[in-house]
Parts: sequence; structure tokens; C-alpha cells
Amino acid sequence: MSALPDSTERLEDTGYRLTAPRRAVLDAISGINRPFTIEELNERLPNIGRATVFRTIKLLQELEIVCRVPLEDGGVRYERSRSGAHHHHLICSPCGSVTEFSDPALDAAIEQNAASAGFAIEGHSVELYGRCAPCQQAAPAP
Amino acid sequence: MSALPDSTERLEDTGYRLTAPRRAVLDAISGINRPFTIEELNERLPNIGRATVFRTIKLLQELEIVCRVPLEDGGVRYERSRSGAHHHHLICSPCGSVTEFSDPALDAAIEQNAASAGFAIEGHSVELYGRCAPCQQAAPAP
DNA sequence: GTCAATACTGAGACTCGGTATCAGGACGGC
DNA sequence: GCCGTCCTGATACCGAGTCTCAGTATTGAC
Repeated sequence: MSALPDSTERLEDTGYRLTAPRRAVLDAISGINRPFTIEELNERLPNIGRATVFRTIKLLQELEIVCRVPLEDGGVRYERSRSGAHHHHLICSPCGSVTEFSDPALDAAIEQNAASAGFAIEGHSVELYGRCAPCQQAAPAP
Repeated sequence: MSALPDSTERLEDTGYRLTAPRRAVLDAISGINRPFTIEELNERLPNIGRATVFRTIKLLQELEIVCRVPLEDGGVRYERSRSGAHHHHLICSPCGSVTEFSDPALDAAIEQNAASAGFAIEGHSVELYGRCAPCQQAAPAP
């Protein structure tokens, strides 16, 4: 699988160079269809320095090609962003899968709460933890 | 200021011992009226081991006496929980203040999104980042 | 009161995710 | 070809948090 075409474009369009290590990171990401850790990426890319992987992921986060998924236990994973735009996450604890969703009504409720507290929102993070449909079927709630 | 009376009760009621170091941590927490780091707590409690402070905070989190406040930059602070019950956070980036709020309508919107994705929610985290009213007055939006 | 079991503690080493530094290499424009 | 800039890899470092382990405090039973 090759690097996501619009990701490479987005990199170059914003003035960054599309170097071999960056392309390799993009390739690796597009080959993983679930949230990944930097560690995993490092294992898949033994020829690329750890610092470079961190730097590239940070860059891809800024370009919204990749998004950071905070886990319930305080850990972190990263995931290729499907929508690119603002969204929230449904994180399945048993299998680790992450589903993106966005909901204007939810965002509106958030805005309203902030407004009534006199708070000017600049960003927000909504993460839902639980069990995805397949995991519920595989093992009913304890 | 002495340790929060119902916190000490909650500790003993759940079968934990109310030892001197734990009391000291509770005292320190009740003397801080803003989110704190473990580092700050350590500085205030030089006679208490770092591991003990971590262990005690972890315990107080389980008992919902203290709650974990994830910051926008990935950092973490802790805060004495006012309500004890489930709530969300408004986190002011300039001054670091944290306001708790809860909103059944917001929780309902979350439940509905999860349900329509076939997802069984077990927990969720909602953090709003921005500027509190005093910070907005002190320095209008950039 | 004292004794044993258990919970708790402090020190310190360790892990893990992430950043800073720095010398060297690769591009890109001229 | 030359120069400035961007990027890279190695490595050291940092901060948050955990693990281990020997020693201490607390508790309950007698």
C-alpha cells in the first residue's frame, strides 16, 4: 500500500518537504487499520530514527492527517484521521478499536454549557469509552 | 486547615487505614484551591515519599475524592472533586483554573451518539479548553 | 500487653512517552 | 557548484508514573 495521496499533497502544499522518511511513515500508517502507538510504528520502520517518527507524527497531527486518541488509562494511541475535520471518539476497551463521530447537537450542548459559565471555548475533547458492537456480541456485559 | 472530614471517613469506611502520610496528603490537598501536580504536592510534603504521594493520589481517585484533569498539551493535573459525582471540566488555558460542570442534556446527547453506533458506554471524558471569564476580561481574545 | 498478620511506607531503580541537542546530509534556488 | 535551509539519526535527557523490597505501623486475636 502506498502513502495516502492527499496526505502527501497536504504536506507539500503546506511547504513541508516530502522526504523518504516521511513517506515511509505515511506508508506505514496507511498500512495499519487501527490505532497505533509510536512504538509499533518504530518497529515497522527500523531504519528510521525514533525522533524522526515522533517529529513526523507531531507534524501529521498539525496537518490533521493523524489524530491523538487518549485512552482511559492515561495511555495514548494515534490514528489516521478519516474525516480530517473536528470529531470525537468512541473507544472500545476490549479490542481497542476507535470510531470517529461528530454531532452538531453535542457540540451545541457543549457550547451552551461553556457560555452559561462565561467561558470562551477554544477547543474540546470528547472521548467515550466502552464496548463496540462486535465486542458486546463476543462477550456480553460482565 | 485540616483534612476534609468526609474524605477521612470515606477512606476508613472503605477499609483503608487513615495513616499519617495519607492524612498529610489530604491536608495538603485541602489547602490548595486549584489544580495541582504531584510535583507540587511533593514539594509541600518533603517528609513523604514520592511513591507514597502517587499511591495516595491514585487511591483518592478511586474514592472520587480527587479527580484527574487532562490538559490540552497532554499534561495532567489533579483536583479536589467538589461534587464527587460524575462531571466534566472547563479548563482555562491562561490561568489553569478548572470549573466542574454537569449537564444531563449533554450526557443524553453522548448516550444517543453511542447508541446509534451500537456502542455500550462504560465511561466518558469531556474536557473543554478555553478562557474563563476573568481571563477574557484581563486580555481579550487574540 | 504482646504477638502475628497484614497494610503501608520510603528509597531508589526502572519504564515509558516524549523532547532537546547537535553534527551531518539532502534539497532547492540561484 | 555554492549556499542557506530543512530534515535526519543518534543520543542524552526529562517528567510522570510504576515496581521492588526491606523496614515500620496498625490492627485484631488472644
